[in-house]
Amino acid sequence: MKRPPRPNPYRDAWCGSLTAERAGSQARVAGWVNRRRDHGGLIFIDLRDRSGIVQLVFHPETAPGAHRDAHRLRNEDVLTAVGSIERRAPENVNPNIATGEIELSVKELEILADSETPPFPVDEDVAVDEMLRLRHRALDLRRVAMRDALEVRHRVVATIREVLDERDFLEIETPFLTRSTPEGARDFLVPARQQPGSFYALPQSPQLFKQLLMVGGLERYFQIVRCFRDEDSRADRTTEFTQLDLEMAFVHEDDVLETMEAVMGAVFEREGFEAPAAPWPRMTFADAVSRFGSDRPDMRFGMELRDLGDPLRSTEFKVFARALEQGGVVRGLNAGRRELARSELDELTRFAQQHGAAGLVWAFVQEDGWRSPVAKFLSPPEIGAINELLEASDGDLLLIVSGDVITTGKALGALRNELAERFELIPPGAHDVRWIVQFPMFFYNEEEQRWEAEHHPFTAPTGDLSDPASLLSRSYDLVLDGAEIGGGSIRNHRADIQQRIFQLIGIDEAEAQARFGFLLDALKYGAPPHGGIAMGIDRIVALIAGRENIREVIAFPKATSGGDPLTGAPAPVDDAQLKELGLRLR
RNA sequence: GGGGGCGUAGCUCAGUUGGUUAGAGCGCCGGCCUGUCACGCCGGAGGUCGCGGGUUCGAGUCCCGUCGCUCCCGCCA
Repeated sequence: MKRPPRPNPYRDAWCGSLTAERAGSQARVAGWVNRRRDHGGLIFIDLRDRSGIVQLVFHPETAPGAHRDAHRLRNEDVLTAVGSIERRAPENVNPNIATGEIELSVKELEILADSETPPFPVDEDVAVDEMLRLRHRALDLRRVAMRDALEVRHRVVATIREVLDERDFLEIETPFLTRSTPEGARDFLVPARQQPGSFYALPQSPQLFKQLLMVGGLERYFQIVRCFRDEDSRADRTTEFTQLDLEMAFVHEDDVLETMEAVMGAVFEREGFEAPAAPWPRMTFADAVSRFGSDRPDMRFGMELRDLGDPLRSTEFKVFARALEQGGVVRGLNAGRRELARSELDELTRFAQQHGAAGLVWAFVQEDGWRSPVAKFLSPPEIGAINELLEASDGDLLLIVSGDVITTGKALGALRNELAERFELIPPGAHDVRWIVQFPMFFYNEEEQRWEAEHHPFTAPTGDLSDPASLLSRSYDLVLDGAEIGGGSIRNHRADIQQRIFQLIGIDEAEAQARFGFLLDALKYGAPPHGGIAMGIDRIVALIAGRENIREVIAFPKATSGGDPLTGAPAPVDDAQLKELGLRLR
């Protein structure tokens, strides 16, 4: 706490601020009963407010009234108490709490509110079913872990605002009731009362608006903003999430990246998060995918992927031969010296299959060859060449996947992360931060037989527009410990190029006008070159606070998927409401 | 949409090959207790084993269905 509370009849000090320097003085504190220890004679109460815990002691002789009332106290009761701060005898000091050298000897006690017995422990850090925690969110928020996470979150956001203010950014709000933004996920829709049958889309990002702000000459914009995507959630992904969104005019990649390095560098420093100092290394998309099978590689451990195609060109082993004939690849990694049971290898195989691989070839390297189900299908020179490519030595476990290049990379990339977790390959406290740059501009959607934008269609391409497959985009992602925490691009500000891009991805004039008309119009009136980035606040806070699940760093994590204030369960709409909106249920 | 896991006391969990009256720790209630801080000691209450059906002499345990939660794939950066 930065300063004491303004004195009033409830309190004049924070519980956590009562330290030895204040011994001998009077204090009034207020808060919740964290725990009671009633000895019949002496009664001890651990009183909790946001600042921490202080021990209240009730003496039967010196304050009989307060002592009598204190017998009634139960966990989570709310009280205010006044008394003298007394230094504890040395043998009674509690080194586990900040206020452990003193205690408040209470003269007067007032119970402000009773609490029923809480449905789960508030005073200790046990894992409790999430639904129960959501149903009793107020109680859950009292737990130290939630308070700490929300404090980290606040400081992260405060630091971002400070740094960007120093750098002349303006914080500007953009609308929530709007039209579909070009991010590619499913939109959350809100029916429009005034135009029955029409819908607002909640923004997947403020993309169009921030570009408009750049054309509008605001030069440097940012916003800590809620975004909505109607897709299934994950441990690191919710339907509704918070981004730091920023955009700058007259910039190149270096300007945006340097700004973000300043912002995130300050965040890491203030939180004591020991990430490497900026500037952070940049790795191309192509490099990341070929070496790690992922565009967000976790580089806190090695185990790089290797291409094994060359020595297998004329192999007898049909699985590999077929993959290579069909233009696919054979790739593998060296999992190091391991001893795994058959059941564990089967598990890894299932894991690879779940991630798209047709199968998984495993081999233990031995002096005289391989111990592997496929050893008999491969010639000694082939095995020798693979060993060499994977830098294998005796006892190493080699894992190999074949198939088309994308699936194979994904499966091995996922496998690599899985192995790191299983074998605890990530050194505790190690962190890696890097940029991934030069993403492909488009990828070809085989099912729908058309090109799609890798980032979004306003990203500026580099290369020859007549050869879509060769185009790279001027985009960049920031990756922290194998998690993508942000991404952005330099935007295309030229109308003719934009037109060509829309053509390639199958957006005709009319559709472009309908979806992005107001931005396209604005671009006609002298748009500055501009670019920006969006950073996922929830994930950043989770990584800093060391939480696996981002719901652990959000005060009301499910509240806003459109439904129940606490659980997020959607609520039925009544007929009268539907009628007014010009809607009916199927 | 698909796959895995879970659902037993208020909480966290155990429950053997299907076999007597379903257990533990914490919490809760009552009593005792003046230096505890995960206070201690004594006593007590508390269960539709998520729900429905089936197999069986007998089901917390096996089978089918269903609901909820969760992780993952798809989807989404």
